[in-house]
Amino acid sequence: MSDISIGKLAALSGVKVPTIRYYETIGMLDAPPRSPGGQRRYDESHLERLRFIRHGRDLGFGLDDLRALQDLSARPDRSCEAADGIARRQLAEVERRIAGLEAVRKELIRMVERCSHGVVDECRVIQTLSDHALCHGEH
Amino acid sequence: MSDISIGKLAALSGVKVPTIRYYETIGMLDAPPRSPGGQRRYDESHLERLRFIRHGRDLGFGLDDLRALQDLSARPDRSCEAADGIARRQLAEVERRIAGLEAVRKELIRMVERCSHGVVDECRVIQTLSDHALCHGEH
DNA sequence: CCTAATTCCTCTAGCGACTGGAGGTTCAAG
DNA sequence: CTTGAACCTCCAGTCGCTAGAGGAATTAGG
Repeated sequence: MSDISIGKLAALSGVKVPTIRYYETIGMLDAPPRSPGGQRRYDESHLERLRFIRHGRDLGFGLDDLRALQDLSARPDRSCEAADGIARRQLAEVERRIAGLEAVRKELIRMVERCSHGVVDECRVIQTLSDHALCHGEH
Repeated sequence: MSDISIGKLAALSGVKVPTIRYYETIGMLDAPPRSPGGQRRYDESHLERLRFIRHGRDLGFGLDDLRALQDLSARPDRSCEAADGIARRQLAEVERRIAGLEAVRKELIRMVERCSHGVVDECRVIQTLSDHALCHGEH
């Protein structure tokens, strides 16, 4: 099952065509062989790699982290400490972001609930933005 | 309390100096008068506006939304429906992001907990990234 | 009043991770 | 063999900043 065109690879991986080419230019994905006319022809290994990247991106990993994880998976005999560390860092980062967004969410709810639906002059939304002192928590 | 230099304005507002200049170039903040030597001299109104922007940014609003909200606050007699709508949209977006990050968080916890701290070949972190089927939820 | 340190100026380029368009070529189905 | 879809490269734009070079203005101390 070789000879996959870039369009098919996109459909199989869920990664858009221009993004696949972008990954090639930045060295995230090996440049595949070309057809006689110069078009990219992928195989299963590219599909696998691309799915790895896609999955990692969905989990919020940066491309640099994925490069590192990729390199690690190519050395199956090494300790997985490094991989574990990257994942733990990512988890901490995600939790930090959730906490921040929760604070923001509370503040937005307060803003929206107190809006009197009158004129701008009495609008809580605008007032709250103008004066941080009206907020409860800090964000 | 006029004649605020850009550095003081930065200190007072919590917005960095290059960011203030950037806001001026994209029309988020009015260009202030200049000193004889050509340096920017701000006043209280700039500080107020900048705090408004900063607060809005902290709450995750885009600059376009803040421009719209700014325009609304300049017309205090208008209905605040538009402002309310923008805030509600932002709230919905924040809740969407939180939900996404919660799913990611669960998946990362599963990954990290199942890591056997052995070699890469048996590492759950790498395995999970390689094979989406090992995941519980969809993200 | 003079000097030295600090702050300010403009301009340009870069970040991350793509996304889109123009203008042209190749491929695959009928 | 024709036609239309998919492909190619190159360049520019997105968002919201951030950083650096190279030079001018300001301010605090002596």
